[in-house]
Amino acid sequence: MKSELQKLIYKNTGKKAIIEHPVDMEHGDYSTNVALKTRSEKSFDSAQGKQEARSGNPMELANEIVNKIRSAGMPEYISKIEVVQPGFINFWLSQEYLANQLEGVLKDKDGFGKLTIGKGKTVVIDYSSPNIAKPFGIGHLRSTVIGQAIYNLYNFCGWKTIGDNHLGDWGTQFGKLIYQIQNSKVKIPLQGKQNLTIEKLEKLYVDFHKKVEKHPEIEDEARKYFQMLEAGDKEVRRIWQACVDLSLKEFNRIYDLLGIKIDYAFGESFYEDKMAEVIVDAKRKKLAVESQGALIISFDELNIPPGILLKSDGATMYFTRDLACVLYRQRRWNPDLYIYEVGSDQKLHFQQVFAGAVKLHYGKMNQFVHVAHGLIRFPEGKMSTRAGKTVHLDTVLDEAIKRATKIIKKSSTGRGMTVKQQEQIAKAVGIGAVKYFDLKHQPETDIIYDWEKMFQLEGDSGPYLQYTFARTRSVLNKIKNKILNIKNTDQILKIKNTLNSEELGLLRTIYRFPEVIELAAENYSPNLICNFLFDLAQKYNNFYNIHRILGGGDSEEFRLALTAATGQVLKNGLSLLGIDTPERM
RNA sequence: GCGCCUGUAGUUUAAUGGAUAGAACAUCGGGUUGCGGACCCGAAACUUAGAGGUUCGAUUCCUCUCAGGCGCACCA
Repeated sequence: MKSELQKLIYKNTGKKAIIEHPVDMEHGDYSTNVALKTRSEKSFDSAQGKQEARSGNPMELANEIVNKIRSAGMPEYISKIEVVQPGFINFWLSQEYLANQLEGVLKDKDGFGKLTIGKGKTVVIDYSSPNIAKPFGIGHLRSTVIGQAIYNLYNFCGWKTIGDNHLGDWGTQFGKLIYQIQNSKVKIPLQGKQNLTIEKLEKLYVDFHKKVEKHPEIEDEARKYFQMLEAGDKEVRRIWQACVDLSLKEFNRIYDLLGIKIDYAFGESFYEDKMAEVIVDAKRKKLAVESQGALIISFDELNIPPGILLKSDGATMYFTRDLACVLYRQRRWNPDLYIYEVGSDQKLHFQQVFAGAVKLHYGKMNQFVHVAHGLIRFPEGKMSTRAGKTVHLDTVLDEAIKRATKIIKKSSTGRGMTVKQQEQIAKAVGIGAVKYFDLKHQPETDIIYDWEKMFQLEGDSGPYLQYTFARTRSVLNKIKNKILNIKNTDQILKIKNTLNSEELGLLRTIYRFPEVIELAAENYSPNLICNFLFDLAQKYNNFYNIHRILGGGDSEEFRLALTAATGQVLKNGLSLLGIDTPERM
């Protein structure tokens, strides 16, 4: 509809107009400021020496435009156009049009909101990417949850989506870990039961960094172990593999709990044998130069530090691996877009990788996007694995589920449920709360870690949306035996004739869902979906509180249709966010 | 030191250069056993860190200052 309006304005003014939803619905469904914009253009024109005077008064111009539209015959989807100070043109959609949209929701069901804008295009999304041998921390929740939402969004927009979990399973950090294992009492048995845990691995890593403070020379020892790993030393390799296996088991447990499934998990080690080609290629293209004993690609022209392909000891860097990774993805999928959902502390690194990939002709700059999410910080400072200052995700999820359970037990809505049902719902609700808390923030801003707010079950929260959905289901279940006849919503409207403001408000919100999807995908901002769904749920609950749905007389059928559509949109939106929608809660 | 990012009610935050800066939490006051109270309505609370500038119009763009965060070749 937005594009229709844009065309309409273009036809009558020759301008590409900005069409927006007025913040206040009193100002209509759509609004444009084209008439206001011409004022600055006029001064631009005269600066160019064009004397031709345009009518300088935005109000007059706006009226002129509106008269043109009217005399050409108003499109049937518009019921009213208005010009207001200082020169806005506001449009109201007709009830027939809105009713049609409602029908669309009920007809398209789970497919409502699906777009085709990505048809034929492929996107690779790099997300989650936890580090092996460290517990899944709360810091990686952001990448996982936002990345998955972006994945779902692009998929919904018609893109071919490929998710890759770029596990941190290679690098000097393993040298450190293996050094520490070899120099402690920890044993990795050749076979049989493994008594190593991920917490122990984390402790070893912390121990190493404590030791470094007194004995800086062990850093060199650690680097040697990484060299040995790259050289294929059997024992070192075996220890590494044990750490990887152990970590993957733990990660999969977390992913199961979160309901996340990522298409691929190649990890950094996958590119071990693919880096040589990049290095040769960079040398051949005269991009790789030696500097201070290391092999680098310089980015002087961008005013950023060089990327290091090979350290002076001959070992590779993650810069090298990420370039090999781009090359691999390009060959395998030839994607139109690469999205990296990684923390903002790695901005510079991705600038270097993208610049390097462009120089090597692996892609064009506009194909690479780093969705840099802000960090989760303690009020007193940064989280740090090295210092052992982390929050483990599983403790957070456990607590969330515990709190949801408590509410279910207390609430009357939980009555008549089996213990097993209650457990399932508590899981959906608790995890929904944590995910939503993360997703509702703009990705780029930092989040101050707030133990209480993460579990919020009221107000602007995941459970509020889930609750509203369950409410719509509850109403609809009561009339299961009656067939909901919503084939002709505009006919229902005719019988009803007038809508109250709550009904109209819902109607004027629901149809916007596909626009929100597009905007959220374009801006890599799942939080826009959160905003929209919360607004919709608030409107529905207000409507629900004031008006009877069942037993609503002439209005019953229409209100049922509204209820079904609201539930459907909530469900579609939440599922894009990766949040479950239990029928009851 | 240099570069990038952020600064909005007590707290967490929203707002493609537009209309009275919108919510949630917390606080205070209300809502006939109700189609699910994990809900709804209302009140109080923001000179958008500060100072300039561009613009008909600035939370948004530019400059400076202040505060915080992140990063700055052999970690990832």
